[in-house]
Amino acid sequence: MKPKGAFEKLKQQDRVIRRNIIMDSAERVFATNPFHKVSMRDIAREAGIATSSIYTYFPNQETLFVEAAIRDTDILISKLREYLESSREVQVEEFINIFIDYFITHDAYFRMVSLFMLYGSISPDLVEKVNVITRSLLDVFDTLFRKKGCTGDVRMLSHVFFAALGGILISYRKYPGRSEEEIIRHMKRLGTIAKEMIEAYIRR
Amino acid sequence: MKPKGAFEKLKQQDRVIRRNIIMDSAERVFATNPFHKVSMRDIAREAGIATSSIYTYFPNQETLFVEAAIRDTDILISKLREYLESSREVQVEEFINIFIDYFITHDAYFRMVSLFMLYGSISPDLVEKVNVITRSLLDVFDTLFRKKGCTGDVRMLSHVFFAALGGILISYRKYPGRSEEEIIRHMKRLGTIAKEMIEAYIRR
DNA sequence: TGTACATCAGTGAACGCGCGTTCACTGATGTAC
DNA sequence: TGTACATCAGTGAACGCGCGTTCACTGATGTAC
Repeated sequence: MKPKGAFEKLKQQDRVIRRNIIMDSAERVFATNPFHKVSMRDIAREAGIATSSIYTYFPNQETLFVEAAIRDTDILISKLREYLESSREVQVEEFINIFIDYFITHDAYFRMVSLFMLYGSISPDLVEKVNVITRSLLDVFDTLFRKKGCTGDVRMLSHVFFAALGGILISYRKYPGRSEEEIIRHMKRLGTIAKEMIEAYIRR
Repeated sequence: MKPKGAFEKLKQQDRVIRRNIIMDSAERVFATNPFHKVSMRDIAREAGIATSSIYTYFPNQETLFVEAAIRDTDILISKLREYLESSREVQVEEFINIFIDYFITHDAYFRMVSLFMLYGSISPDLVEKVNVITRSLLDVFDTLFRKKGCTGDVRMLSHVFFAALGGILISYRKYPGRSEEEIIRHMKRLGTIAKEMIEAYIRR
């Protein structure tokens, strides 16, 4: 074994940076191509490296995609947590806005996640990672409902609300014949209605 | 032009039947393979014909998939309409059950539709067909809410409810480590909560 | 009834293409003495 | 300081494969006379 000095540490940091560059490139390609036209060659071109170099950082394509999705979920969770902790009076509507905005501005991420949900058979060693991050995300929803004075089976509420927001995103993302602004406005309006339903249900 | 007698009619009926056989085969392949492993060769093998024969009935793969999805949506709409018309006292819960059951028992159909929503760039001549059928489906939701004594902006309610059910389906379809029965039970429980939210909102 | 011709669903082989991944190799950098 | 060697990120070409689609052709069936 080698000594794990500062050099070794720097090297590892480099590795993380390079992995991030590749994941960024993957998302840019995902954002501009239909999923079946996203290839390792395209990703490498976008990153400015040889196709084979990707395999220095990721064992295969699936791992690259899943790890990119996990990374983005981490960021989303941070944003939501930050809002819940920083704000004095938490607003469900603002929470929804942060959630929807993140997916709209990270369309590639949204498409990756949706594909995993549809496909549903990622390799076993990745499944556990995905489960952990999914639970963390649902935990954030739990916190929201607790802050709004909810007691009892909060988790089920989180499931429904998470699913509803995801459904709104996937159902109206490509509303034919509408501009992007109109679509976003429509999604947020639906989000507001969903919020009012939740609140009516809580107050019930 | 040829005379359009009984013979001609029979031929056309044959054509419809054959098209349906191919669409059925496509769905069976879709149901057992991840989407990127669904090929024209697999579909042909499933149907017991030569790959090239598919092109006698469908101009290309995309049209085959979209037309299969449209056909299934038609059937779903019929089932929902039938319930709304036949039942004396319409139950939202039963409506949800019919909706969820249909997608669970037609997983291939669900995956096709989800893919179109994700992909979002089917060819222009198919878009209009899809729009028409989507509106019809939302109309059925409208009817449900009207029957439950709703007035005003029913359409937005339909959008939210449709999205929520779709979101539940896509989010929990592949709940890791759960049996199919558990998953269905979970989905229906979430559907029930969604129903209670809607009703709390209406009564508000 | 028999014969020549037309139609057309269905076929099998082939075309051209792009994919994920592998691998022997390069060349810059660090290490040992 | 100089030299020989080790390491390893990065490369370009290739492998094997499966895809959607096309097309000249077959052969069963219907039509005309």
